[in-house]
Amino acid sequence: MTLSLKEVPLFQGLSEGELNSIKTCLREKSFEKGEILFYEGKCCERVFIVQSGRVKLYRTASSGREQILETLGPGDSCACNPGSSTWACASTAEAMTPAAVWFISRNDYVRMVNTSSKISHTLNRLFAEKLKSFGSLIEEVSLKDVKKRLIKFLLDMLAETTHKSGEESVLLIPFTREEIAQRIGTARETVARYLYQLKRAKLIDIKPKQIIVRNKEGLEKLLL
Amino acid sequence: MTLSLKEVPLFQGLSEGELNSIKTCLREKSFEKGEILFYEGKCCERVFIVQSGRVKLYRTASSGREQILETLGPGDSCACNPGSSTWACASTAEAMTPAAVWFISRNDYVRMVNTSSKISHTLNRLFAEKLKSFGSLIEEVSLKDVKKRLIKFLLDMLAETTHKSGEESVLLIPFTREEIAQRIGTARETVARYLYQLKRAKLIDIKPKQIIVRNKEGLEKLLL
DNA sequence: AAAGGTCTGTGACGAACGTCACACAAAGTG
DNA sequence: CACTTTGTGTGACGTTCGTCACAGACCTTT
Repeated sequence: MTLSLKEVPLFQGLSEGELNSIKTCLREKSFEKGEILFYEGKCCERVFIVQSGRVKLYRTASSGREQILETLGPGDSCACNPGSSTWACASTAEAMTPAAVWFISRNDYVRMVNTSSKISHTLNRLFAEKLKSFGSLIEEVSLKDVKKRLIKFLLDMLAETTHKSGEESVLLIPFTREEIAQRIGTARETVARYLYQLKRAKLIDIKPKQIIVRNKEGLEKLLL
Repeated sequence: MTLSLKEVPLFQGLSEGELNSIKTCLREKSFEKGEILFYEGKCCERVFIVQSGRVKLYRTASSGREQILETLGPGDSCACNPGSSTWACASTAEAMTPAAVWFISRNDYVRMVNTSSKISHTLNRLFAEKLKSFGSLIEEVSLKDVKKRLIKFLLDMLAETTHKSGEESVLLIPFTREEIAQRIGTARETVARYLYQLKRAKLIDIKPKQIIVRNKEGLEKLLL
């Protein structure tokens, strides 16, 4: 039930011995929904890996609006910078659901990355992947209108959690409208409006905790 | 005059011997202003390091509008992903000025990163820095209005190239309005308008190829 | 100097979308 | 079960900003 270290992408390919020595550096901690793991701008004294639940990393504007940079699920780690002199956190981390995480102190983390070239390479790959998805987010927020961003979001979610049921794809959305809005960079109301526009166009159906994609191809057409 | 390998951040801290063996992998190439180094989506067969000039990495929307993700100057490298299975370029690279670059083939690059743990660590740091600045760009484009983005851009440029002349800060802008617009995610005309608004507010002066910041503190106040 | 490009300012206009307002549904809590 | 809290839909409204249009300004090239 609990996540094994072997399943953590950051530790992929390590020997049992290495995993065991890593285990000694880990400390567990649980968070309620809405609790903050760390604040943007504060000195970042430790790194964490999500064991269960979901954590969002976001930035806040002076207006109060928030933009989610990424959300982390089981196995994902907050990719702090192992070599930087300034360890200010670039974003705020908040539990979206009740969540359990492993913490690693900054010193242990640095030592870990420096001693294991395997981890260093994995980290490079993870960073590069994040860089790519950040690049996509920049493109979307800057160049695409809200409707396209929303559709893209639905299709991305669909690709992650494929629960096919016949022709239709049932999509369990573990996010509120507010959270969707924060992810695609818009306002709560706008999400609701476009969602209903898509419903009227018979492309999706809306049920309490889920969205049913009736016509995936139809949605994809709207992205062009 | 030409950039030495020692000055390339990616190769920081390497021995002469290592630098020499790297040198054998490099091939030089020059580009005219406006020439494309590689296209978004195409398979990325090689990595490059800027020797001189300036290169922009950007994404294009179907509408034709472009968003610059980053610009690279002498010493900067295009941070491709050494471990990824899919090597599709995430952006288009275009020379903003006449530019000379070193190319490294994909295979040589992968070998280089895998054999040198020093390079691997440096790459981690560079990735992390880019991740941070990408995060900032996401925040800005999504949460801040154009005026603030423009002011932030001016102040950033100022921090990079400080040419003080008495009280005022003379800022040589090597970008056209169009390029500024592409960087901060807006339209050419909007940049011109806000620039003149700032001029009317006596915060800056506009001369043919330069912008003079008359009141840095005044600009910073407008960011809050 | 004329002629052609590229870069720039400015006006006018409309669409997209953020904000405020409220009503209602759902879900937790006593 | 009331009662509060949280999430949700929808209308009305105003602002921001992207687009189209055009006129100068500047820089090359002949």
